[in-house]
Amino acid sequence: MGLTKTEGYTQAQIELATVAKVLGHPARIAIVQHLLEINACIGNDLMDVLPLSQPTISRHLAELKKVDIIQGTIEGSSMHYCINAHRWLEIRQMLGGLLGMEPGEQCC
Amino acid sequence: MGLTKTEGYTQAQIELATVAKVLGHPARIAIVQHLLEINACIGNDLMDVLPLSQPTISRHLAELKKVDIIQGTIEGSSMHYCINAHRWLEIRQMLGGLLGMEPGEQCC
DNA sequence: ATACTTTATTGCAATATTGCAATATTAATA
DNA sequence: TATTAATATTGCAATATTGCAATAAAGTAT
Repeated sequence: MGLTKTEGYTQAQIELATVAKVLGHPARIAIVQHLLEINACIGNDLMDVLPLSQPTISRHLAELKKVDIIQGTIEGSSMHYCINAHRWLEIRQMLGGLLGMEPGEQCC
Repeated sequence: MGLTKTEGYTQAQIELATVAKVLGHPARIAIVQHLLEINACIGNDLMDVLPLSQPTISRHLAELKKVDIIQGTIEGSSMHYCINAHRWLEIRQMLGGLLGMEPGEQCC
């Protein structure tokens, strides 16, 4: 089907999975890392960072924007994208909550 | 194409994205959480936890096993699945490294 | 006004993902 | 041996994802 069922899960589980899924592509990881590193706003500079065409980069940016990892403002004829700081902390909490759980003793 | 390009990224970026992608489904989040919570091994009990059929659960387990988040041993005619503790700490480091980066001041 | 720059959108084509029913497999049990 | 139990695999069908070329849209500059 290609369609993920959503009934039967908690809202938190769906939210976690949605964010993880968006981070589940090397281009989007690279974009997020780049934004965090330079700590600034960018537009088309990403063409120099990623091995992808402009339309494809635009789509990855849209994915990141959809879950609010990044935000953008129009600046004349170009865009300013940056990490949504508040959301980033929220995601750190969410994913950190999962990652922080202790695996305990191996049993198999 | 549906095919993710891999040239042009670091190995770390690909590894991170691969793990995040596997976690990018509510069923797999639920499985991992369940395993971490009960801190034990399971087999088909997951049928009571997830709103999915047995074959579909089996496939999600296979996805998790592919990136070593879980491991399984054959126990008679059933399976014992549990979190791969060592790998879990590794993933915590990896994802934690990304999440730990500070977003800094908002600029757009 | 025309050309240029920058980003977004559309329209494919190829591949991947998700789900279930049906079936296979393997071990335990009667 | 025949039957049951527990998982895995196969074979679809439907939808999603990824990528690029072509085009659109909107501001800037000449």
